Amino acid sequence: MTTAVDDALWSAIGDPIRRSMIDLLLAGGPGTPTSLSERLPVTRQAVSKHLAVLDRVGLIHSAPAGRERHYQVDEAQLARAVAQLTAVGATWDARLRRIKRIAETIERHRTDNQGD
Amino acid sequence: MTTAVDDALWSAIGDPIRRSMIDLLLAGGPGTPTSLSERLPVTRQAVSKHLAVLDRVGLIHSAPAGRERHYQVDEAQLARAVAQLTAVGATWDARLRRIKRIAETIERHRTDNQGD
DNA sequence: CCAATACGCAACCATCGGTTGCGCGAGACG
DNA sequence: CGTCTCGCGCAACCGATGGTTGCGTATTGG
Repeated sequence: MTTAVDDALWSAIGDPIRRSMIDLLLAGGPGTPTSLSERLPVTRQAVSKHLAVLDRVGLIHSAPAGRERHYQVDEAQLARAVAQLTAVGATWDARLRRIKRIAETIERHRTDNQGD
Repeated sequence: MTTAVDDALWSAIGDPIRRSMIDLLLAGGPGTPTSLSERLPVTRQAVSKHLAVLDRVGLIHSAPAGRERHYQVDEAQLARAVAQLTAVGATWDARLRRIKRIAETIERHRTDNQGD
């Protein structure tokens, strides 16, 4: 049900720092390692590593701009990731719903045969 | 926007093995470390560690049954996790939508003033 | 009662996320 | 034009995590 690609996307967005980075890039447009690190509780180098991870799975891409390097979100890929999230969520949700329905059915049977 | 609790839940379900374990527990009801490890590509001990992680964040709970130990999903907590997933997904989705709308607006302006 | 089984604990190894330190290339400015 | 500064990448190092194997122990079943 889950492919290797899915796993890479998941582990990429599984990290809270990386989620924050995506938030920042979505809210403020393209950013540099330094500009992002100023708004995050980690050093520029750590941010750089995270950017590399996100780049590797295609969630962002970068372009050199003088002595800076600008990163921005790949909207199509992020949309795909969001789809994966909601898909897994929907699966679990459906299973939970089914379990709850079965539990209620059993409860109904139990109260029918009342007492032991 | 994201709390520490959220982070724990996220990192718990960020691991592909742990997601599979939740899938298995949802599909097949309560399970033991051994029974789960038979359907997963890791050893019983690895499964045991993952179960401990899931237990720590409250996504599952366990009960001893003779020489076995039965684990099962905490439905309420999993429902909460699903809510977090969809919430983040919805946030990103909304941002993407806004970006797309802005992009289209700019495009419209550009074609109005035709040719720079 | 003894053998098999299911488990937890400990030791060990690779990978990952984090830091600091360094060197280099590109802009800024006297 | 020279130099000084800034932004970045690379490397070394450290703690935590996910994986393995090996061992001790308790429960169960013949």
